[in-house]
Amino acid sequence: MRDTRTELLLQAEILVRRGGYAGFSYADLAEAVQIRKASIHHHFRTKADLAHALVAAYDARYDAALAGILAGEPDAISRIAAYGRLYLGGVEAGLGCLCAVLAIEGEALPESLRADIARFFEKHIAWLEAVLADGIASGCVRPSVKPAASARMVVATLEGALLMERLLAGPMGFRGTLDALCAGLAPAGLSSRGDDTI
Amino acid sequence: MRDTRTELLLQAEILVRRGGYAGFSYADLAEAVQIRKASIHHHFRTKADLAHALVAAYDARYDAALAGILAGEPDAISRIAAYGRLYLGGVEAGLGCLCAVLAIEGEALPESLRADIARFFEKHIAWLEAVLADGIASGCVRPSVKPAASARMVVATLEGALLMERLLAGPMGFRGTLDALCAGLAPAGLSSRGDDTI
DNA sequence: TTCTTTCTACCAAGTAGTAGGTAGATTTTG
DNA sequence: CAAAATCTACCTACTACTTGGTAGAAAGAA
Repeated sequence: MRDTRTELLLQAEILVRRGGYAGFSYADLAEAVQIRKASIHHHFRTKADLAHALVAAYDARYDAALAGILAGEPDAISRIAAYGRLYLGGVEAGLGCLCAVLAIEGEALPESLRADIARFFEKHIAWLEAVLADGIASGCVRPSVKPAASARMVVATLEGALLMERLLAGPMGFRGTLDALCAGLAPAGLSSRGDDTI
Repeated sequence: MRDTRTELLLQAEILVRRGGYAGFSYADLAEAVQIRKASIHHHFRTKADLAHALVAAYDARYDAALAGILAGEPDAISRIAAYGRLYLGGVEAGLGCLCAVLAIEGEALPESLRADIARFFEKHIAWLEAVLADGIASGCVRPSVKPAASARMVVATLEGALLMERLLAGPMGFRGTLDALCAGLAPAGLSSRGDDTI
């Protein structure tokens, strides 16, 4: 037994993250899933509906991951490092962040989708802000860090690094940026990972 | 007298930065420039040719701006702040970075274009690396900063912030991230801009 | 004249989406 | 229970329109 709807979401996500929303067609997706193009419309009436479902599923997966990090990582810096490692899978697979890809096509997208994407980012920012504030209180984050501004910066840095290192240095380049980011948040003289490669 | 080729480049850049490469068509561009669609092919034989010309012009503009910053700004931190302000125009106009937009559509793009974009990013990274190394030598950048890794991080952060704040908080959000970025590079206890708004 | 630029009028291929039908499972009803 | 109605999942075949690109004529400029 094969869950076609799930398979459609899986393949569509790959296609979008690889080439953008405008860059893939129902024909491409039909070929990837091996059903006729018209059958996709049975599961997702319009392309915009599909995109909504894509973002919802992606968002839910991140929700679970964020909760897992809070449970599994004790301090703020290791939580942020773990958060950064969520993006690493994308770099390794050569796939951009779904929401970044969609955000870039902005004006060409249905308005309601843009709202979904904005909510995605805002949720991450709020989560990081809490993690940072907590880290400052417990002393493992430099006290001069402003949680609200730095939370935005963390998401921006990771999204940018994923975007860029997918083309350039790949996982190695991404890891370097993640380390530099964490080092900039930790108290002076306390480097979390000892990579002395330049 | 009207330079059609220049006008085409101008409008095409706006269209791409607004909605992506796949997201705009020769028909859209024809309407923006008020000539027939077929006439565009006289100036740019194919869409890929147009994209190449777009990146070349964009790259040249940045070259000039980078040289101007070196000439006009004395220290590393103010140079990086000025570099960051180059992106601000995009946030204000609601336009993404041309190369970021193209980078995201990766697989759907002509291979040669991807090489152009990679070179664009690498040039910026090299420039920032030199600025940072110089800043460390002269003491205005924290000595624990690793120029190579931090240069990548600076580009990533600004590209990410442009991508994200175009949807979210706009110029204000971007400026916050730029300040946090600079604060993280400057020696401890030395905040360049005194915005105490959390 | 000759070269450049723009035009009208196409084209083949691709786009999302629709119409209408079929096979089979599930539910409802007598 | 069995017959009838409904639903799910998919199909073929199509529509209306857009895509990048071409051919060749007409208009401008040197």
